[in-house]
Amino acid sequence: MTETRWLDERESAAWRGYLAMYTQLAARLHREMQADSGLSLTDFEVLVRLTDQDEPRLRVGELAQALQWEKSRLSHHLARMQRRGLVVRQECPEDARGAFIALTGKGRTAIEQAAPAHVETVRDLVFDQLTEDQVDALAAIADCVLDRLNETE
Amino acid sequence: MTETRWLDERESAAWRGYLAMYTQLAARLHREMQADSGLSLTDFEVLVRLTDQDEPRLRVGELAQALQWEKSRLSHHLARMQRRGLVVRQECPEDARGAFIALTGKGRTAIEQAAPAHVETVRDLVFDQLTEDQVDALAAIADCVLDRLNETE
DNA sequence: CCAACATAGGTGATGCGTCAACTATTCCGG
DNA sequence: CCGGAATAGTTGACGCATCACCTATGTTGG
Repeated sequence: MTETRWLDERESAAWRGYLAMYTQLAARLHREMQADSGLSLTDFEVLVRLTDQDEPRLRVGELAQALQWEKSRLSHHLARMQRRGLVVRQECPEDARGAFIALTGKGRTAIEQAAPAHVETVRDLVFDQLTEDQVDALAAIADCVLDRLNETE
Repeated sequence: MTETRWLDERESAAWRGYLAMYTQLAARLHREMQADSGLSLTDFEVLVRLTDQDEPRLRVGELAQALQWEKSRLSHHLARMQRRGLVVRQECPEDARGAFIALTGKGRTAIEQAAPAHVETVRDLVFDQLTEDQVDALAAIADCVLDRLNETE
């Protein structure tokens, strides 16, 4: 057991800032989306994936992979979204174990209405506050950290 | 309703990177802490606040404020932590409505054991991957965004 | 062809976060 | 000193995330 390399003043300031930023930013984005379209951020994510496709219909597994979600989490979430009429499950002829998930009209309307407001909020809270250099720095930082995350599983 | 100012390529890359980073980083930090000390990140936060004090005993309200948590969330969480023997509730003589929260020996041991490993993980995943300039940039970015968050409530 | 295994996906239990409502106490104006 | 408002904290219901397990179907080697 070697000595713990504690964070120095600078690192610790950056870390506290990062934690505070992401906590508050996530909470705010969630609140705003909930307020003006009744969707949660996770509903939104799911709907985005379904909309991104040419076919508005995806296998559950593909959706899980695209979202990087556990299949069980997705399954539960889809059940709730289906209950609210945002998506429907459809049988899959080629593989009877599988299922397709399709957007409903209501789901499509919901995301088309939510997206502009969401982007506007992100722009207002984040990108309008940052210089171009900072935007690039943020992307670079994310890349470094993500590389390390993948490197170590 | 004016035109939506969508994100350009650069912004959108930064945003995707940020989202991926924080999602994966949070998940990883959580998993590691859970694995090597049985604490969740939120348990850890609570214990840190209790340890930071001179007196290892805080009013629930003070704790809520320090953590920036809703009192109800904190109340639920403390109930679970108490059940696991990490903290105890104590009566408050000066104000019979109130309660003190104190660290137990088990709670103290838990955080003392968890902290070094946690810092080591943060260092490995984040600070060892970044240059000094990037660390400062991250802090600056967080400040800008946090300022805007506070400005707009 | 069939037994063993893999794969797609769902289920139930439990912990967590939020909201609204509630209880018990304290404070404060008259 | 008393009645109403404010405050401290808890509770219950519900949506969400995770874990372990389950079912049904498909695949494959013998």
